[in-house]
Amino acid sequence: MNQAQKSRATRERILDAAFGTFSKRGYRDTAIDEIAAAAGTSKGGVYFHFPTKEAIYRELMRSTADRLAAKVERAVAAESDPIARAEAALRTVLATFAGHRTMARLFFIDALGAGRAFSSETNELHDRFARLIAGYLDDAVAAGTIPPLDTALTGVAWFGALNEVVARWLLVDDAGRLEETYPAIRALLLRSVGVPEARIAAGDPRAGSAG
Amino acid sequence: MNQAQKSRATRERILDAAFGTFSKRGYRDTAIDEIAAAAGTSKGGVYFHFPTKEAIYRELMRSTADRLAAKVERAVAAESDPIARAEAALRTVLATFAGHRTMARLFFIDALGAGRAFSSETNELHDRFARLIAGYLDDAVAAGTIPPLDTALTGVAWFGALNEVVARWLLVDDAGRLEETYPAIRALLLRSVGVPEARIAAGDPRAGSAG
DNA sequence: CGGAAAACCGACCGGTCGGTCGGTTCGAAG
DNA sequence: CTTCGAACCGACCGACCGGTCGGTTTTCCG
Repeated sequence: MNQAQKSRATRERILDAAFGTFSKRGYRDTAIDEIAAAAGTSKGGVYFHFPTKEAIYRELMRSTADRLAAKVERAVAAESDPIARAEAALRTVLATFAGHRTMARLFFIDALGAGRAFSSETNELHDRFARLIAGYLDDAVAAGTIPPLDTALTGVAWFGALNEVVARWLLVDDAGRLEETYPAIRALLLRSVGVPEARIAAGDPRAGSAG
Repeated sequence: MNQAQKSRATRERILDAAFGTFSKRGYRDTAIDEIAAAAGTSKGGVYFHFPTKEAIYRELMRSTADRLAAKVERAVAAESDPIARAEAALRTVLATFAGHRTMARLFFIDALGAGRAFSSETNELHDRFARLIAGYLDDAVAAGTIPPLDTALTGVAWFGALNEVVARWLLVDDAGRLEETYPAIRALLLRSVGVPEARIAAGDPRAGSAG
């Protein structure tokens, strides 16, 4: 392995280690020394690759958000009907968090825990996803699938509802599978924007088989 | 003013100061010295009245939550119809936060900012209000006002939606009045649990006068 | 007034932690 | 092999902050 490769590998190890430690202990309670130890390097090594602790956190949040947004957009692009799109997005988000519990922890629980310096960071992140949702809702309104409503506010509310459901799941020890909540959340969210009951029942996996 | 009164007054001043500083700068970023200065006393004075920094925070959170819960319960008790009760609760919460912006900040934004030690604290707080909502939803289901659904999950989702809407309002500088969002949130939440459109339109203050 | 106790003060301690820096290792180029 | 610089190391610095404690002021009461 040449120098450049080794350097990049170390950088990745640091990022991975930071991800794990931030997720487990939070931003403030994570010392650079811990990250360094977990990455099999030293504090000096960490500071060779990153200028500040904050930079590590930012890069982690950004890349994570990018990956998730891309995943959602890919899932959404595969559908054409507005409601189907919403369902695809919802399913993707839940499945992703379900499969990456620590990532979810970092994303939801710790975002605010990082202190004042990051509140704007977090704010933008929430805003980004709320706007993403609002955009899809606008499409649905334009297509006449749902009646006109305050899509910006609804985007915020939807995001908040999801946020809380995931956060709760993260904080409870004996939590079941996150995906199990899908039918209920799906119905709740769709109903909230005026999707007809018939349509909701039609897409419910439990329709006609359970009560 | 006698000794006991003065002592109690100082204690209150400390609590008020802590409230303000925690709201503005967060738990971790607030030093006891700052609280002392804002309260017109000294670090020693603070530690005469409280054993630890954490104790100040706990007392603040608890008393705030108690006051809000009592206010909501009072408002709810004045109504008998389940939907009217939900509306009263929603109105009370929004009005309270609207009138006490810094309090809302402490309640929503900083709860998680306090770090790992308080996550259980915050968890219980969220849980408490989610359960409160779920209880009212159970009543509504029992009364046949809304169809049966997962009230626990819905309570969590409602709380999350409100949480996010309030948080967003807090973080935006040029935010309008929080109460202005009431009609939209109300419609969103009521629809989400299957309240008939007619009933929603009937209670909407804008019904028949605006679009 | 005098003494005791409550209330208050602020210098100080101990520990933590982000960030620095002089030095060492090691791989690549000549 | 020599040289150079990227990569890495870890002792150390300086700032911060929660909590302590010996001492001082204020209030109460006899």
